[in-house]
Amino acid sequence: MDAAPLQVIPYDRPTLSALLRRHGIAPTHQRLEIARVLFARCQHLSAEQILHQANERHAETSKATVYNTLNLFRDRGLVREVIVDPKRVFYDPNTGPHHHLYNVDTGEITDIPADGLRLSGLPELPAGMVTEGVDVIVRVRSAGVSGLG
Amino acid sequence: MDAAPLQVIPYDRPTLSALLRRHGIAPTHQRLEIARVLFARCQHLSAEQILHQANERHAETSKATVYNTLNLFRDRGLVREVIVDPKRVFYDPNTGPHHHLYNVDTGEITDIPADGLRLSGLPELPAGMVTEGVDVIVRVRSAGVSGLG
DNA sequence: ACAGTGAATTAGAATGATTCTTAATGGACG
DNA sequence: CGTCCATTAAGAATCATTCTAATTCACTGT
Ligand SMILES: [Mn+2]
Ligand SMILES: [Mn+2]
Ligand SMILES: [Zn+2]
Ligand SMILES: [Zn+2]
Repeated sequence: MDAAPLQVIPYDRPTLSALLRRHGIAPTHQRLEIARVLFARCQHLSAEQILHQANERHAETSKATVYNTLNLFRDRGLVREVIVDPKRVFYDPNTGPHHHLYNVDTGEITDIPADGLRLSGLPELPAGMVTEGVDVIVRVRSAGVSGLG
Repeated sequence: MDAAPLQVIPYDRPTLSALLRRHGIAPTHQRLEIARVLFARCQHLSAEQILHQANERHAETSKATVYNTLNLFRDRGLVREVIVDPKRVFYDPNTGPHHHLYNVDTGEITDIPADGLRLSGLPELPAGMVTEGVDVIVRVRSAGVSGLG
């Protein structure tokens, strides 16, 4: 049983604490700060971006802790990774089923809700395989920008 | 007009030479060797794997050339990149529309033909955006391997 | 308040894929 | 042969991420 995907909750300290605890994560100051960055606006951020936003007021969280914490959050199912750019991983606080629009020019990632999107005709899995997830990535670019020379 | 997606062609030197030339690429020894590795079996290989396979008989291609050549092939539309693993890029000699099954345990990538797969209900693109492609990635794992602790 | 304890944090080194710099090589052609 | 320009390639650099090892922290029990 997973926590139902909460969308618009007040992300104050007590709420975030409860969220972490529900996922078996001890709510430390740094972890709460990182969780706040991720859940406040429901964005898709890289570790570097999260590090900067977490340290906007006072520098109090190290780069190592950001990576440790993101891996912990991922392992506990609090966030998911979005793999669209070979250069860096993005972290998505929305773990519910949904897909992504990726602007290859700007690097911007936008959610595509899973309802309304129908995909059928997937081949049967080879025996002994279990589906972990299906990712749909729509790659777009700003019109007028030629991809070739 | 792009070359029609040829599937089963005899990948001898003259054929590969013509293929490269059709894409505006001068067919050098190293490039032909790399093309042979990619097109012989229609696999999804990383740069490292391609380097090794290219140098199986005689070591004659450097790592730098493998990366240069793969980027050249990609820019000229000879191959496409497959982004499923944050650790490395895979190169796909099949540039026709198709999707991928990714075994997160073994790292194996399998093609899913595009026909037979129907996806509908994609949201309209914001104005000034052009779709570059739609990737569907089915992530699977070998049954019995728990992703959690 | 204070020591003890295990978990969390962190600075900095290490790793590894990829790119960059720059110099050597090589084929085409006169 | 010698010139010319593309190609190749060794090794340095970059950069995201992980690892190591040591410090700090939050609690607990006194
Ligand atoms: Mn990771
Ligand atoms: Mn690349
Ligand atoms: Zn998302
Ligand atoms: Zn493929």
